[in-house]
Amino acid sequence: MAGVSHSTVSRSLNDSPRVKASTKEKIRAIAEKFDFEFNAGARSLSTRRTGTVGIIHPELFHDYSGSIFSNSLISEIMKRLDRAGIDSIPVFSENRENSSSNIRRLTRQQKVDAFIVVDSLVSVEDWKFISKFNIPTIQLHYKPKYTPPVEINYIYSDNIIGGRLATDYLIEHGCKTIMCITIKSEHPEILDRLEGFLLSMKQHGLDIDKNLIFEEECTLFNGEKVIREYKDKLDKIDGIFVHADIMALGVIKELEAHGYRVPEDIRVVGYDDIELGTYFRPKLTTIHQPKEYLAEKACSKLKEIMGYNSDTGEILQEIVAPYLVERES
Amino acid sequence: MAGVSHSTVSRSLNDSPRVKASTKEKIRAIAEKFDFEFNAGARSLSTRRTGTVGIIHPELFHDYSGSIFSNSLISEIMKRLDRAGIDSIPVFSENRENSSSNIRRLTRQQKVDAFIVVDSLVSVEDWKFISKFNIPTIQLHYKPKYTPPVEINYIYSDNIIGGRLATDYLIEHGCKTIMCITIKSEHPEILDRLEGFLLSMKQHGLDIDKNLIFEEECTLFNGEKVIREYKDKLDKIDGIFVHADIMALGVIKELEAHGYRVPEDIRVVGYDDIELGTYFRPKLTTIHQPKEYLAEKACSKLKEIMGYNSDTGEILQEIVAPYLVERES
DNA sequence: TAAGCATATACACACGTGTGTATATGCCTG
DNA sequence: CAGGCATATACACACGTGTGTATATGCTTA
Repeated sequence: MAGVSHSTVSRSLNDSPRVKASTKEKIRAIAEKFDFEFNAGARSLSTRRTGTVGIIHPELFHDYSGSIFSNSLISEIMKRLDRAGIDSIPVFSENRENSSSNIRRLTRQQKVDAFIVVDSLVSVEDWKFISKFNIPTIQLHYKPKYTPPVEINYIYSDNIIGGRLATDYLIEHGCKTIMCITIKSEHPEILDRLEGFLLSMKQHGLDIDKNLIFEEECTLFNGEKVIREYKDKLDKIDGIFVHADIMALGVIKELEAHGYRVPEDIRVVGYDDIELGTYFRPKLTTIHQPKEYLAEKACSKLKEIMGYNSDTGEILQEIVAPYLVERES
Repeated sequence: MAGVSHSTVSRSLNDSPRVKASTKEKIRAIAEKFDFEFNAGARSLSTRRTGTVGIIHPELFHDYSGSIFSNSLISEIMKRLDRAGIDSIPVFSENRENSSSNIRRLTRQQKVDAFIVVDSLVSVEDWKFISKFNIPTIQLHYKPKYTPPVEINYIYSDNIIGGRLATDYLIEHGCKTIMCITIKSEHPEILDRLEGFLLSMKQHGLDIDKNLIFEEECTLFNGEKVIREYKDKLDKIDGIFVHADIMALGVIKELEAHGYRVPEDIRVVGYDDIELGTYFRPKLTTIHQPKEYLAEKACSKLKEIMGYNSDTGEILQEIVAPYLVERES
């Protein structure tokens, strides 16, 4: 239609200096008028680039479970990618043993340029697979349990520090006998929160009572359950560190149902700083993880990798510190 | 490596009858050993198929707002697609006026085989755009506000019926003066819920007091807010129909804070049947929308369209009825 | 005025796959 | 034993884009 060869069209729309400005303009106008854009498949065949990234998460968008925080983090990421014109394909990694998993399929089919891994339990086999195909990867939010065979980009927040901050806060506000409700999970960051708790207790010279450490699947209901089952001995404790806000809400609810005031009788600190925690009274005191920062860093590194930003060539390896948000609990 | 031409490889892995069984087997073994799979870009170039679907939603995965239900619905969809080996690309449709939106980009680039639209506010221009490029579409969960220029597949639940069911229930349980808290939103299904409310009231011969109809953005906090601002007149009412569970939770919380018992003094019915509603006491009575059914129907139609199932050729046009779940509120 | 040079565009090949057509192989039958 | 037929595989082109190389055009300068 413009009376030029397809290569000139290609160069025009890709803004090559080898095409005269007036020609470019003419071609662009025609392309816009007819809603022409390069075919993604053909382009990826020729350039080895897809403009698509896979986002690996064990259990995507399950509402009201322990994955609330990682979901909102993924949401942040997707929004940013969406705005940058990068497409994201969510990949469920529940099915660990399956060697024909979608992680591997996407890799083999070369359907994504990179992976963002929001999952700490990717197997060594899967890591090897991904690295064999040279797909760049950013480990986000979680610390990997199984060490990848090659150096990868990562950014996550330090859960040991988080555990310490929460416990330090309780102790500094006069708590002497602290219950700890942790999460039944293989994810190592949960163990880190517990480790932070133990470290802080030791450092302050407090005894650790194993009977005060509970482990439950992460739901609001299980927060209630722990308190209900412990209700006859609640007088003994004066602080609770709950490893997830959603459980902490259940804990507070049940404490109040048994006549205990929060924070006057028993102080409660949660973890994650989910939005819901600010809707209830007392507002939840909790550990905040810098969601926007994590998302922003991961996305800008990703853009580098995918050729949208200029590549600094530096590998991203950062562990960020969470901080405590003091509210009312 | 197998000593055959690439066309024989193609036919073998695509299970064509034109290749000898033993040859197929040999080629498959080699492919598996070397983790070979066809390049997605090349394949889509040749077949005009991508194996990818775009999922359009105005505000993806925003936690604890009014989109909880649609998020969990999308989650259901993605899980099913993931298991079928179909990749999904979430597309945010917040930016309505932007003609260079990602909806259009994906369409122009021919990067998806179909769209699932979980959004009632897609513009006529965007509909025209999608249909111009012949991208099959399934409208899901929401009723479109702007009529698409061509017949499309749809499945959603009837919000007028839902509104009636909720109101009928309140009236049949003795409520005479019913407050209605609706959602500030352009989405037509919200108006439908209100219409159902009005219809039921009229049918039972009850007066409609405009001062008892409140409209708020859908957050838990705003549920509390309405009650707090109305607290001096709460004696007048005996039932509340809240158009979203998350607000209803705030409503109940605040009612109890002012000394009203639910359901003895004031009955409350919500909408959506979110998981969180079962964690609080009294457990929320609410309108259930058949999430799994919607997801399953949409996915199986999608598979037909994309050539995974045999195509019945029938257009999917179904409006399903929600039902009331009686719990404790 | 013709040679030299810079600039703008066309040509041709490559990317990896699917598929219609042609060819090679092997078997059966008259 | 040759011809015919069925079966198995190779060949070649198309899909749409990017890019190195060749060519055409226009301008400058000796």
